[in-house]
Amino acid sequence: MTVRTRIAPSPTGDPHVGTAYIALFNLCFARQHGGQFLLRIEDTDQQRSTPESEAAILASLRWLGLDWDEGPDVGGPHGPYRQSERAGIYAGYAEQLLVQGHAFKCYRTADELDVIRAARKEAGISTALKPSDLILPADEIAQREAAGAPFVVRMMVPEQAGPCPVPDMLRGTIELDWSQVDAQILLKSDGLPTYHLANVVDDHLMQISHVIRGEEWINSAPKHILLYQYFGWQAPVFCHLPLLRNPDKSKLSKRKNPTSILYYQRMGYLPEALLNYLGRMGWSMPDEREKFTLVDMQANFAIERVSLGGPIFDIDKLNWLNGMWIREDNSTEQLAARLVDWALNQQNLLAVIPHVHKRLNTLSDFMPMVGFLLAGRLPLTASVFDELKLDAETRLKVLQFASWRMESLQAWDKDSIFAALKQLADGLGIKMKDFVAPLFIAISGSATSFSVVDAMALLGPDMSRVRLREAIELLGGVSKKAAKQLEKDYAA
RNA sequence: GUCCCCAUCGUCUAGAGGCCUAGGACACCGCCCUUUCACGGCGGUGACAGGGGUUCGAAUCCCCUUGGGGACGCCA
Repeated sequence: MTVRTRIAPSPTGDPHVGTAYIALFNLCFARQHGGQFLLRIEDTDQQRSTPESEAAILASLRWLGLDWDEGPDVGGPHGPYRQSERAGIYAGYAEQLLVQGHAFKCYRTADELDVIRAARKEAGISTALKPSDLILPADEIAQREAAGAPFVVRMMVPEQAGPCPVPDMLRGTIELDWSQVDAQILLKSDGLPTYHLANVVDDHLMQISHVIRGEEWINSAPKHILLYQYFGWQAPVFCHLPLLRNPDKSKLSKRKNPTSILYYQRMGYLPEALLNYLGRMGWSMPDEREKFTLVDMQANFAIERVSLGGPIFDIDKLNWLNGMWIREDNSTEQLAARLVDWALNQQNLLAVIPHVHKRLNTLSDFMPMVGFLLAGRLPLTASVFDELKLDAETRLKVLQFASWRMESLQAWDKDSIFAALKQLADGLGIKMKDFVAPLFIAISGSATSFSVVDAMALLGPDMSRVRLREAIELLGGVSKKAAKQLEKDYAA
């Protein structure tokens, strides 16, 4: 048996706890059956994937203790878990489907697609685009081809409604209907494969026998099964795990919650505790014990013990569990070592000292000056903000805008953050100095600190966002109605 | 809108027709320990979404309703 976890890098390189969650269950399942656990990085979207972001994710999984096996090298230049620069492989498989009539080139423009979808929606039927909706008359195709128009390769799918059974290890057989399945794009106009093609081809080449993934994939399972049929390959056994949720029950997202493993690392959670907690999400030990190691979990793992309700990621319980691990599994010496390693290691000090070096008169100035970088939640009071030049309304606006902008920032480094904030300040017609003043307090807890941009870069995206959000809450928050108006202004 | 998945305390869960007067954990509350706080110990509040079936018997099986979530991209 062989399983894998596919990993989608985030633009900022922040590894998602949901990825670790899925990886954990894959690993336990594989180990329990004496099988292999492999990784595969998604890098078919060049916006999101860089060597740095990929390295960050692998480092996080290693930090958690989720070690993977080296699978068969399926032809990539970067080793068995990479698929970079391998567009040619997928293009070859797409060509094969094209030749066999299982796929077709589609020259439709985005506007045309919108029109067809709108019409289907109007008719009250599924918006799934079918080959018959998309295939142009032969002369039109020839014309567009001659004009060098961009095209994509789409898979053929049944036009008629009819059941498509999807066997699932946990849910029995799920009955989807072909009427819901669209002529999925396999190869984008840039020649790179979509997830669907890459996924099926990779899994086949890596000899994956069981696919354990999030339930968000259930609806596209028919496409994957159909691709296996087209290629004449044996489809793997599927298992769809419930999704981790925000406290409001929606799918766990960085807009509402810190989702980065790096954040939990920075907050001072121990890897064994975080992993333990993830193992309690939708799963329980046969003897119901709360605290267990990865080895314990592997030894007692049974996929049938996964419960299907989407679990809410609850910080309170994680805090308790982490405390248990700190108290029960660390001697004074061990804890001392961990603390030094976590906070006062050479790398951290070298990153921080340049910002405070010239401000220090005594060494004892150091800790108070940089303490906010190590703190989790800041002991802020609303009155600190009253010293500011900006009025209360504008302060909130600045914080909210900055918060939104930081959510969508593609790269998390000093220059990118500065440029984004400068743009906002200019847009609002506020002097940069006044604009960043509330941010100073939100991020560092004080109006006098070293550069807030540097501080944010050091804190990382999730921690920075949490601080901004907490400051907004502290200042009374933004009502739904006010948010709407602000959102309008923000867009402008 | 179309389709799919799911449903036990506020939260994570145990529960495979009688062992359920529904068990444990977090959180919360109270008491004890303690120079404070925390830890620890003891106790308490608190749930089978609703309605129909099936059965001698339903948290458990079936159906409907409701609720929640997900998918419907040249994202993954």
